[in-house]
Amino acid sequence: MVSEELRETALQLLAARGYDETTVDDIVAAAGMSRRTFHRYYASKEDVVIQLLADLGAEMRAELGGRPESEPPAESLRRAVTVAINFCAGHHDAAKTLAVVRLILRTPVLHARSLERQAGWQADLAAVLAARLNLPVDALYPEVAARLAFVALNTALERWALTDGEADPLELTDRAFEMLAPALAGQGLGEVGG
Amino acid sequence: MVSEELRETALQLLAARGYDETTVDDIVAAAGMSRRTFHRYYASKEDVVIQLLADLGAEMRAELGGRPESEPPAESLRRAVTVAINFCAGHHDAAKTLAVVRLILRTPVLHARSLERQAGWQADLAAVLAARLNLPVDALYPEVAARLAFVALNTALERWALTDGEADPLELTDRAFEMLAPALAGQGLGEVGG
DNA sequence: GCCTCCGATGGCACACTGTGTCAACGGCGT
DNA sequence: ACGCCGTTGACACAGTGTGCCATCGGAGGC
Repeated sequence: MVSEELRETALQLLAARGYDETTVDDIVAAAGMSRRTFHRYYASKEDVVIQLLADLGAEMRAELGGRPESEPPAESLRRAVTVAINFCAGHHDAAKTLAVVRLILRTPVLHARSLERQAGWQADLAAVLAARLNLPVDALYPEVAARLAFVALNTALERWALTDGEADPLELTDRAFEMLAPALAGQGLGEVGG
Repeated sequence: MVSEELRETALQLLAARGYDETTVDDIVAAAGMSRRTFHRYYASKEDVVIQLLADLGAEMRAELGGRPESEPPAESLRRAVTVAINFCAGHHDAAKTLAVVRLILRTPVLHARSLERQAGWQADLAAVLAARLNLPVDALYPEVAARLAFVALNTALERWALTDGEADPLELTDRAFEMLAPALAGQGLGEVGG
């Protein structure tokens, strides 16, 4: 597949030379293709990296939506985050994913983009929660709870990347969720939940 | 001041026509200057908007650092976030700031950039907390707690912008912090605090 | 008063990104 | 063999951001 070879070449060069120091022309030259072809598969240089996480949001949303309604939101959210962690750290080749995560975290443009992606996913999760629990429209709980899930996710992922994959991301996630549990259990100070 | 006139013209055009639909050439033409001069004051089109929040991080950091060490972290963080809220909603002309916040939230590039800025501030606050409480090096509390502050801030700001400034951002912040209080009080499940 | 120095500005050229348009190539079935 | 169609590459263009240099104008020294 052309897009895969392009992505492979890109990731290798970006990780080796650094993001800003690598031009799209460098990438397509190394892959033996034209810049026009590159942009047929990837909207921008950022996209080659960010698109790797494309399905992550949908998977988290699906996991959250698939959890039983009777389950406490804290547990449903923890499962959704676990899906993300497994996607990153357990999927196929953890070392490769680690390299990508580190590239994103150390490259401001990529970090910015990935955070914005997360903001979209967070809104999705909040919508699922809001539909499940029927709270007053002005309740902050769904939005805050969804954000807390990403607090746990990002804390775990950053620590994982910072320790070169030494720390166990699932254990980190669980520790973070233990800490957040009381806030997630509150459901906005006595408002009625599902 | 040249930079101020440039910024004023830019904000007006960006808010009116939209970010992507406005070129730097449009801005400098409206301000009667050259593109070269624009880039002497602002590194990029994003910068004209994002630079408005430049001092926010430092102010939050200063407020947090200035709180008494004996104060519970939850309260210190709430004060730091209050500084940010007042900066946005109470500073001078709330309507103008509201327009900027809305512009940022509805423009992906700007939203991404502002989130990345926040990530930096969050790390700063976490460092302050880590220095204050002496926890084990692998403790997640400082990092998580600092993130929670921004969860509250963003939830309040987005709700504020979404309601066209109707909702009181300070009240929203307090409600969010009430919800997060139990997690912030925990200090990582029995680890010793300052 | 004139000259020099210096900061601010503008013009130009350049590298890079991203998009639209079109021509060329190559497999495929008829 | 022919035409069809999807893939590719070539070119041109708009937009961004930077380096370099010429220019202008004011402040201060002579």
